[in-house]
Amino acid sequence: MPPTRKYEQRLRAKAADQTRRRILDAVYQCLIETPSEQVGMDKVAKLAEVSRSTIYTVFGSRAGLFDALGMDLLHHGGFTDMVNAVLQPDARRGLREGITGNVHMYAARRDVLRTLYSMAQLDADAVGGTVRRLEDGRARGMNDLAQRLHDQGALRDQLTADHAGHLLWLHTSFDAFDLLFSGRSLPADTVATLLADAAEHALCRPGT
Amino acid sequence: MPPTRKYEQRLRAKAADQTRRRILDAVYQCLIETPSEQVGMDKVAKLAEVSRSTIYTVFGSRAGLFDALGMDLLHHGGFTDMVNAVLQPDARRGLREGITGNVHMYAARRDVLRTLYSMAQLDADAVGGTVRRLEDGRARGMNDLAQRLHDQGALRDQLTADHAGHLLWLHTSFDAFDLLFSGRSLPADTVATLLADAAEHALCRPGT
DNA sequence: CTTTCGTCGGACAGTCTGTATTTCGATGCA
DNA sequence: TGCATCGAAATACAGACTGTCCGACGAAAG
Repeated sequence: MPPTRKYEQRLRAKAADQTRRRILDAVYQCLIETPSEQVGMDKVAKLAEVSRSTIYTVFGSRAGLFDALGMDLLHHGGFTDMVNAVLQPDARRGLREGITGNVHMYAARRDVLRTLYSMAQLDADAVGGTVRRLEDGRARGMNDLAQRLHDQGALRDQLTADHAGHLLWLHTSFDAFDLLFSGRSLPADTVATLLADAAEHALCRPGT
Repeated sequence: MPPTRKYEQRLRAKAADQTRRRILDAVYQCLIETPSEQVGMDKVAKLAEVSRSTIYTVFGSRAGLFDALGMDLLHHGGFTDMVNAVLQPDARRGLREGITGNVHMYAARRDVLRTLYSMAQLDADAVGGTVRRLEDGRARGMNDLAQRLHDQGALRDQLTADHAGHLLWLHTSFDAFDLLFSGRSLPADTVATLLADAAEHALCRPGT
């Protein structure tokens, strides 16, 4: 039956938000401190000083928890900054600055993103929705940038805007970053210049 | 106690190899038919028409099973062909042919490799050292190729052999392939030319 | 004071990996 | 033919994990 009395939340809602945040922070902590082990609800509950059942009432399921983590990253993780960096008038400068900004954002959250992306590929439902949202935004941004590079005459001859979009998609991906950052133990700065140079040579006409 | 009687295997060993193969084939089948779901020992056993306990006596553990799968890929999957394609005298031709051969090999085994690589990143022990062996071989091959490109004067000015090795590592990776193949729904041929062109422009001096 | 509801704690079912044990039956040897 | 061997089946079991349910407590809200 519906509640028989009106009820506005003030203090209780704030407290609830805090426990929600404590749980998410516990997940971050798990992923950063022991990235090799898989994150269990029991460990998260203990770290957050929260009952295990509370996680289920707040997030519904393990998938919901990681989905919320993705949303948290999306809103407070600097993903939008990357899109903005790309939007500046000079498309070719946007290319370089977009890639470098992107790389440093990836580097700051490497362990969390690694787990999230790998989970998304192994189990589409688990974190599927969030990662796809993240990547859809990047896809649109890179297609836009490719079109603007084309319009400004910065692209190599015989390279369509479509193909340029594909290559930008590759060069701004987390996997490309991590292949160099973790796979070759390179510092973030080196990865940034390596990727930016590679993208510029692959995309842009040699002049300038 | 040790066996009290000498015992040479003929038919029995052959039969044992066949069940071993049936189990591995069942894993392939799982990964190819339902790549989204995770592979459980029970499903593999049913597909292979084998008792679940048999899988454990043959492979020891789930990790051992996937490790064996990786070894199977390594020996019968065309990984060595890629290395050979790179070894031809003309390093620059080796670059193109290595990348295209690589891409088609990845495309033929996409679902299996996707699962294997993602598992390796989530849980280092899960697939044992197989993925690392695979990748170590590729790393050595790409470093060699980078050195030979350098020695033959094919590299752009101001690009060291080390940096060239990093970029080859990226352009011949499964992730780079899959970002374009699955992430952008491109046919393997397109992926191959896209990656080969990108690598050539990123690495080689513009002439020729 | 009463109602509401976030949180707790625990019990419980279901799934999965991994282990141990027993049994069956075909193969190999004398 | 008779006996030893060993691959495989079948099954029960322990342990870890996710997910559900329910009853209870206590602080905030009316």
